[in-house]
Amino acid sequence: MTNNGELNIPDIPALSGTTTQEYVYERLRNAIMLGAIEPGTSLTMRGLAECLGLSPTPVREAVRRLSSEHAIQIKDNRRMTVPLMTLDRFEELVALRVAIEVHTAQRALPYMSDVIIEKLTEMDDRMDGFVSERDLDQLTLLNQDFHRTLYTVNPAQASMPIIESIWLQLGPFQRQVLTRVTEYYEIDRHKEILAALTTRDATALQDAITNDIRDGVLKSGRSLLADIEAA
Amino acid sequence: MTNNGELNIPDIPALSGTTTQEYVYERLRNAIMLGAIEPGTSLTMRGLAECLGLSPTPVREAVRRLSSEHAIQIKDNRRMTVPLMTLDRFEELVALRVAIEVHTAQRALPYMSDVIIEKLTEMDDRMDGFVSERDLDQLTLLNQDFHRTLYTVNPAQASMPIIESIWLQLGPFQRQVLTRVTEYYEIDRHKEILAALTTRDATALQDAITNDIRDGVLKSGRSLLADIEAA
DNA sequence: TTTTACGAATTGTGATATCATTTTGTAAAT
DNA sequence: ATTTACAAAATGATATCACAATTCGTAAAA
Repeated sequence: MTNNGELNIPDIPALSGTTTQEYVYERLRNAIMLGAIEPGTSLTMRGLAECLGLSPTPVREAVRRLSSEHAIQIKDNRRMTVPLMTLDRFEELVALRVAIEVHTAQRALPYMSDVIIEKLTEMDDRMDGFVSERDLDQLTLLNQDFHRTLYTVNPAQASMPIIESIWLQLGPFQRQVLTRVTEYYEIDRHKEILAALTTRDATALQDAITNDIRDGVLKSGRSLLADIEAA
Repeated sequence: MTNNGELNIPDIPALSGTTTQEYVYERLRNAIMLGAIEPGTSLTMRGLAECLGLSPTPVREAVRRLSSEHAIQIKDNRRMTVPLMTLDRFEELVALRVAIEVHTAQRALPYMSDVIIEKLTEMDDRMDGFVSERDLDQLTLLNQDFHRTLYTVNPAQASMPIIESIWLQLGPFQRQVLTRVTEYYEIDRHKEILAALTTRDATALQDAITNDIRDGVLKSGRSLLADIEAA
């Protein structure tokens, strides 16, 4: 076996009435997103299957879906890894996130209601709590929930799956950045987003979303990657 | 068995050195994109497997990848279909296409070279031929090649897979539209794109890409869907 | 003619078996 | 010490098997 011995995939509540394949997919996805699988670590189908106590069949299906989303890279030497980030790729992904999320927020704006704004405000308050507790997992998940709630007010929206896939590609690296950043101090751009939503101001919303994404970990990410790639 | 008897999945050249699963994926993808599988038709895993002369295992993996990309809808009654288009969804997908492709084109512009422009011009000329021959399959494929070639000049670009997935979601319906449109007359927006590339004019490029996508089948698509949903 | 009931056939899912290929561990040779 | 050689172990891929759940066809009942 490979180094799967050290592998620890956080468990998640077994969603009832669904398939094993779906469960594996969700669990691996969660693990990748939260950085529980260090990028670069060698994985094998059978290793994962054994680690999860399952046969290789559902594992392979889940892994292939994840590799279709570029969350897992299947190499030619019968190994798979969560891909390591590069500076160029990082810049592209962040720019893409801005483009798509701004577009999606604009399209959600006409469907915005006071009830939803209230709900978003509530989420933002809860996030403040996690920031002070330095609970990165809960912070990440709730931040995603905030954005997801905003975008899916538009019932016909088709971009949410795409946005999720970009989050998944950025997730592991963001986590690497966050754990290296001692001073985690986020200017709260969510307040700006909420203000723009309240006044139904499309331009202000565009700026707020852009700032929120860029502020996140762009600068720290850049400097970390510059260091890595200089070596 | 279901109505798989009438099912005809166009064959594609067997890509050597690859897996059966990958071959099935490419073949189904091609069939969906070109409208060979009528949206709404009931499909089963085993039916497809038998139709392709394979065991269900690689078929299931390919189908699941396609369903992750929303190209196939897995229903709860043990059937799958290529999803039918709705007006709302159509509007969303086209708007999303514009947003992402404009963004990607902008990011490709700095990498543009005369050699590539020459290659794109050549492709556009070949497309003119297919237009007059009314060869929809070749036209669709070459049009995609044109856009793909443009966007992938940026070597670090991360949006191509996303764009491909949107094409795949629009493909079946676009085909339905095209076959119903007797007068297929496309104002050649590619020439505008080429002009904008030559002068390295970002704003003109934005407009040209937008027009190209909107002109495609947006109006015909809208009216067809309005008719369908009125019934 | 329409509805209901029920057994046979079909289906999706996941575990297992098999096979060719690749990797890995070890020892001999340089 | 480093490289080379090679057998043993492990891996990915696909077909097949087993099973529970669902669908479908047919016939009885209304």
